[in-house]
Amino acid sequence: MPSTSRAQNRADQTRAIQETGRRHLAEVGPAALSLRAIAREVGMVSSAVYRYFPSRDDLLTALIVEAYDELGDAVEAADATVADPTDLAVRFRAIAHAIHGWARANPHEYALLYGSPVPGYAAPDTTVPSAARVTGAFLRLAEASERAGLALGAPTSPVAGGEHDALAGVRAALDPPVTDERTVRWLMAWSTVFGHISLELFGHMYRGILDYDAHFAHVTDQLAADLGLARHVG
Amino acid sequence: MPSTSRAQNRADQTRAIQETGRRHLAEVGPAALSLRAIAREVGMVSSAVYRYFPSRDDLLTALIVEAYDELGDAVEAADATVADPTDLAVRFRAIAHAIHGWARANPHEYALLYGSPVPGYAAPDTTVPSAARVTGAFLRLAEASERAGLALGAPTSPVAGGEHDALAGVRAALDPPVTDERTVRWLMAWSTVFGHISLELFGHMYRGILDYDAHFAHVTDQLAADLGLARHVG
DNA sequence: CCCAAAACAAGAGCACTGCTCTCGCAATGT
DNA sequence: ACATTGCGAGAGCAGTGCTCTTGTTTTGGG
Repeated sequence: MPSTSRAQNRADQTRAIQETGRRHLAEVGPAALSLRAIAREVGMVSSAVYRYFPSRDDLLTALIVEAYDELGDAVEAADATVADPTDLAVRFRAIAHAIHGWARANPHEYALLYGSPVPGYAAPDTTVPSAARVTGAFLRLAEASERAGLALGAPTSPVAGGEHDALAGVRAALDPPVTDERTVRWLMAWSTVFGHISLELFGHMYRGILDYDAHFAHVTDQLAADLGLARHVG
Repeated sequence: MPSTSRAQNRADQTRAIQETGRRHLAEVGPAALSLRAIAREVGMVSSAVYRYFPSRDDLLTALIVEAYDELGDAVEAADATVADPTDLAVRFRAIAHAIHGWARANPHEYALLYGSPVPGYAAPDTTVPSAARVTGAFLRLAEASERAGLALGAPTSPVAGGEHDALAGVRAALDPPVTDERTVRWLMAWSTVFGHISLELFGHMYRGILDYDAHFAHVTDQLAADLGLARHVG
């Protein structure tokens, strides 16, 4: 009759390793993540860690899924707390600011998800469902704006045949179907949001933009207007 | 009377190391760049490399500057070959496609410049001038569009006081001055272009967008129209 | 022309990494 | 009660960035 059962102990140890890994990740970044250092802190010898995570990459995968889910939680929570769900502009801003806020608070995790891929590491399909939650939030808003019949706020050129085919992948994920022009605008908004955050976090706006939050807020407002979610002011 | 003088030999060796490093960088990425492996290939013992580059980070800096300059060359060359320099839409597309093409051809180098910062490495000021060439191409186009008095193609909300202050850094780099609204639109275009490339290269568009080039072309056309460089079609 | 000074290549060595293998011990379930 | 399995510890391999010493070669001034 051990104080902790074998299964319980395994769960505890796995969690301890992952938590310590998460802390190290936030401190030194993904490339410098050391299995030995984690083992030391958990109080194990390095080889024992391999009983729980077959390789460093498997630990990395677990951390990636954890980060995607945390960001997904933040995004979905922000979306859910909007008082009037029919106000798509507010929901869009809430989502964008949730991503921005989480990225600022967890820069290394953001870099792990949306920065350079770790060399020699290919994210397995396990990560896809968690990763899809964030993009899913955008897609659902796009569907809602289509359903509401909102007109795009910025003039948008018609989509030609080749580009129509290129969008087949996203189109399959949209129900009800969204017009190509609206799809393109939403993809652009997606690129703008993540591009902005990446440029900001990776230091390319340093000394150019003095107040990141003020500027990001303006950009999201502008995007919401371009998408037809809100009227352009002025 | 040596066949190669000491100074000549030093220059040759430095170049050989940097070239080999560049090749390794393209193969394994920045984080996995090994000084020892480079030394082996050049035919030196690892400690000898330190006579030419005091540390791995210094070699990395040299490679970063080289990459920024190569991208800068590509961008400026693309801009210069536009037949009619007053056609800002064509120039914008040329620049955007030059960046996109270079990034596709040199994904690891792009990741080094615009992906996650290498942990523990801080880019010295040496890299700034080379890095500024790319953003400078955007800024110069923004100035030209202001000078030409082009109206923005997409409705743009007026910039409030806080946001005006936030833009002080970019404003200082613009001569002649550009209106805040135009500046914001150009910053958004900048974010969209790099965001798009990063999302594409780092695998986030996989299976969503089937033809990257077709889609990117449409996006840049759209951006050019939003910026007022070209008429919206349709 | 000669010789001190500087530059250099090579090697050993330190502390670290991911990962494998073997060894014993302890919990498990039949 | 015992064979099976899970697990921690340790040694070891091949690799890393970087430092220090040792001996050699090139250089430039007296």
